[in-house]
Amino acid sequence: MTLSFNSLGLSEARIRHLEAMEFTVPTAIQAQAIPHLLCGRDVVGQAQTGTGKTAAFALPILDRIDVKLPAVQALILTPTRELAMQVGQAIRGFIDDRRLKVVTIYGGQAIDQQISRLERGAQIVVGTPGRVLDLLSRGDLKLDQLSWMVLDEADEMLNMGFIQDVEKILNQAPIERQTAFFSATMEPSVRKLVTKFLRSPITVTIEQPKTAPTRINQVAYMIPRGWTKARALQPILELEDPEAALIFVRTRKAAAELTSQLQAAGHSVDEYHGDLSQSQRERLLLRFRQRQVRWVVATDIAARGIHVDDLTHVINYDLPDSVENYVHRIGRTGRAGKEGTAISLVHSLDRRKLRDIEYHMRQRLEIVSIPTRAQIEARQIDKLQGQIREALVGERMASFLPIVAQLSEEYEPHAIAAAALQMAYDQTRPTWMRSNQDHVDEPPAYSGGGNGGGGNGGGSSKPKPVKRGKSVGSAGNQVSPSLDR
DNA sequence: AAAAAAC
Repeated sequence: MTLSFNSLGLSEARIRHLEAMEFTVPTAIQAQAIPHLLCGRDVVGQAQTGTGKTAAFALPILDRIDVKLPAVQALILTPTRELAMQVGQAIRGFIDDRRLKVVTIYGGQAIDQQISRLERGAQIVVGTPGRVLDLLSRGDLKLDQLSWMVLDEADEMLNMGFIQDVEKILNQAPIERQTAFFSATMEPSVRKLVTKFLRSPITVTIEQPKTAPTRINQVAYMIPRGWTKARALQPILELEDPEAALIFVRTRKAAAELTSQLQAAGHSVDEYHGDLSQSQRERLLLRFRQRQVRWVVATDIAARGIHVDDLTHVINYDLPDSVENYVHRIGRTGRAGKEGTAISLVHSLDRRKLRDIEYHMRQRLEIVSIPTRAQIEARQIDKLQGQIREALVGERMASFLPIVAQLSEEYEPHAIAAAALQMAYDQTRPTWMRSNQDHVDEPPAYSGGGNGGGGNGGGSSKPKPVKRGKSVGSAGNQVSPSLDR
């Protein structure tokens, strides 16, 4: 049976607004948490990443909030500034009443603007603990009218480093309030803390708590002994050729270093961590979301909640410190029903961590070894062939025919096509690979350029004729002879 | 031990 928002107890106006946004079917966490929240119960909500937890707590709050009362009635805390921004934006998207205001408050930004927005009267505040406490002590934020308190990424908020601030904030909120904790993960030791802050909470758990969405293809690359991760990463990136990837490292320093290395190799990549200024952080996220940067090297600042459309890969260059963070990191991909790939680089010293992850995920990771040059080239040629087939049936191809006509006065059509392919193939490889072979561990069989030769043996066959129009199936993995090993 | 979070 398919549930609708109608049966959850939300108001007609809310449902009409949701339908206008093309939200018609609630997710499991929404279907189960919303009725309890509407009844006034405290809730602990646990569901996989990317299953609409924000709406699960925001919709009932919006339904019950007093729009005529210009006082803060709901406070939502998040562990990072960008997450606060994102949650604030999401809630604004659910609002159709101009009287209702959401203010986002976090550090690293001018406080005056945030104060004046609060003064103009906001019913909902989303923020990070430090700045919330700051504004509370200045008296610019008052919680005396607070009815709802939500911890997003609750287990992280109850961790050392956050718990003290969170406790201070909770202590300044009225006892007569509704509290909700939401996260994809909830370690048993953390779960015990929950009873300290919630009153007879209902726990809503969707599916097996520790498992990741199945549409995420999880792979572990074993690093050969004596190899550095940096050396192993290069061929992996070449094979996967990720369109949009988040590469996780353990420290800020490592993020800066790996970014420089990848940039020097000609990749479109930038760094994201707490050493950057707030404006740098926000600008980077914007560029990443707009596809102006293909890859981002980040610390666990990006592990939780951050949403980037169609992220194709999450790469654990360093394995995370906790299994929980593994779940959150890989949850950045495979969102909204899309597929995603999660790659972990595993050194022999990391074997134990890998076992822990597999145990907690209740599933094995696919173990693969570092791709060879031949595998990389085969994959690249495969991709090129696919692109050619697409171009052959596309509309724009016709506009290039005059060029072919002109060139065929001097050259054979096959030669023209092959030269065009060579150009296209070179485009798929980073610049340093074409010119300077020093960095290559395993030199490519086909030594760059168009100087003919290069083939080290390998039964070189007669050039295959280039097919006109649609091809026959069997051409599958056939590699163009000049590129053959 | 590191990361995040206030000035």
